[in-house]
Amino acid sequence: MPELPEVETIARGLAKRVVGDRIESVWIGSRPQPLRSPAEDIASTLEGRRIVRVHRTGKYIVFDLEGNPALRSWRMAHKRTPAKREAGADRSVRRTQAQWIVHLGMTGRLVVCEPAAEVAKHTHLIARLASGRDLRFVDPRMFGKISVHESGFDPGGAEPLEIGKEQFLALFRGRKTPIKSALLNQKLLRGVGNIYADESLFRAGIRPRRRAATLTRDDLRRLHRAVQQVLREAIALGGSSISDYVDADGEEGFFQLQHRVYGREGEPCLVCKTVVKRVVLSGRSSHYCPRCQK
DNA sequence: ATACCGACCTGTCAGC
DNA sequence: TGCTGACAGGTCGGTA
Repeated sequence: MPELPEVETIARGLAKRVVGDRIESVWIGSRPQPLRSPAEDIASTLEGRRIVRVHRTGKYIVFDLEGNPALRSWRMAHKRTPAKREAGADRSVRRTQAQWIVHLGMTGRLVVCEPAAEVAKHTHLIARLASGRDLRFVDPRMFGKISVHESGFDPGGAEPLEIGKEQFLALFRGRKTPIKSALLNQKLLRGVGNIYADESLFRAGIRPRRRAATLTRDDLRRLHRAVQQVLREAIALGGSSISDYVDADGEEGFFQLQHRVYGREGEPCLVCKTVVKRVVLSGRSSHYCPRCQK
């Protein structure tokens, strides 16, 4: 479902609602597909911890967690000598921190609701919060992923909104793959998906099938600017709502109204009126204007 | 090392 | 009213 702007919007919405809250207990469903850590690790990592921050990295939502009553009582039970305490000080601080990582895949949603609310079909995890609400993970297609980490989760790739011009150029230099495939490669750039790749290429005037290595410095400079513009505008509008995407407050985004090529096959280009084309590239629909994009 | 392609899932919608 | 096939915002792992 979501790409960087949608995930950013969702993470911001969740931050408003759950930061400062504590996870009291966790229920995990029986489908193993969404779990990227063992269910018992997920439960024991979340339970008793406080959510201190919710943010996005690439297309991942990251919950920074702190504190764990189970460990605190373990420390009380194992009184240490001053020397030992000093040696272990760093480690014990780190021990109380953890991260809960959620990737929404195509259809994943994180819902904050009353515990009495009906449990939607395809609910895979329910976290009961100290404030008396539920945080639920729902995902019909189960392409989403849930895992826990000690800290410092890093999916690799560069953040498209932070990367500088020169680094951006270097990512694509010498690559024979179509530029669209390179944009979708999360190991290069993290967070760009099918919609924003198409929209960025349109704004930069580059056809999706152009080999990355054939792009000039100027092409890549325009692409760098286009990617950042498109993502920033989309975040400002709360993302693109296609079919059923809504943010944490149940609000739809509005960037779909700004799509210039995505989903507009057969319609006139908004710049030159040429009919927008759709081709399949590495299994994904790619939309472009044959006149505006070279 | 790189680059395609199907697999992984369920739901929806168009066409017959 | 069904049935079938195409398609969907994303990764993975196998194979060429």
